[in-house]
Amino acid sequence: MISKTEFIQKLRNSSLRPTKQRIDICDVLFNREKTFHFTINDLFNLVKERKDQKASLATIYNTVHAFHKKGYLKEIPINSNQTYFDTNVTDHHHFFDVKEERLIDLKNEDVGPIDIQKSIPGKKIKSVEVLVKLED
Amino acid sequence: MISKTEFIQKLRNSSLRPTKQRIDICDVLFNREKTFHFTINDLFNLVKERKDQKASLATIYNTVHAFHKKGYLKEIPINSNQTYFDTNVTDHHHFFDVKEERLIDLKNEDVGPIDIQKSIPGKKIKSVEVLVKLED
DNA sequence: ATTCTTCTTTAGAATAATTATAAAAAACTA
DNA sequence: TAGTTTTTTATAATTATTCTAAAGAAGAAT
Ligand SMILES: [Mn+2]
Ligand SMILES: [Mn+2]
Ligand SMILES: [Zn+2]
Ligand SMILES: [Zn+2]
Repeated sequence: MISKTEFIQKLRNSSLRPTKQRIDICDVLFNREKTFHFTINDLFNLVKERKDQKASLATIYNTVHAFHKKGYLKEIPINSNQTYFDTNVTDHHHFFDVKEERLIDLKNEDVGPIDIQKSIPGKKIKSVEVLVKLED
Repeated sequence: MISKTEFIQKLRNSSLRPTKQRIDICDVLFNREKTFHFTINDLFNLVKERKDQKASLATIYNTVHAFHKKGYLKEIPINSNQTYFDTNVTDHHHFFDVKEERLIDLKNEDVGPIDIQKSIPGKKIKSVEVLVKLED
């Protein structure tokens, strides 16, 4: 359970002013047991449900991108019309349940080591991500 | 070099009427040495450049989705605002050059075999795809 | 060939996600 | 407190994609 004060600290350290909206968004995003995969709309609705505070859709977009830029959120490429974000910013892989449109974390040990035996001159590898699509 | 007649045959066999537009799109897409990664807009412009024939944007969308449904094109999930398609419909992986926004095929032998050591009850694996992001 | 039926193309409207704008509000500084 | 900067917000704009419905083309039947 991360306290409000801790969020304020973290925001300040990131040169982001600790506004009510941002603190609330932090609480929704980071006070969780498990990693959280969400779309902008998911987050908007979760924040809206809380009686104490609301944030406009624009603020959700702004904040998610601010957090993403600071490295507190990760963007997940899935074949969908909406962008997914992930509170787990470590390098890891995913199941994607196509029917339920749901992302599930795969630990690195659930997927063997992947070594890429090809290289492109002048380019280096930034990330290696596996997406495993699931069907019924 | 695939002939017009062959495209007509293939379209007919797929219960798609061989229209001028579709034949032209086939020519742009499938008369290539290498696999072709493209967005709807890329294709629209390539077809437009040809003096002999033009196709509306709506037709490009319609045709790409018809071909996709028939299994002649593959959709590639990358973190972008546009959907990418691929004329290589076999199971394979990709490099994605983030700066140049370009996809490059990886052969299966360029990536070791990937075995997923986790399963979700009631679900089976549909596909396993690796996306390797490249930076300078 | 002529007519009929079905499919396809197309322009333009509609939708949906995202980004931009700019004024009011909140946070910070002096 | 007053001044400065950042943030929020409503709203407009943009962009990719899908929908609609009328005109055109293709195929089948006559
Ligand atoms: Mn994850
Ligand atoms: Mn490919
Ligand atoms: Zn972002
Ligand atoms: Zn499709």
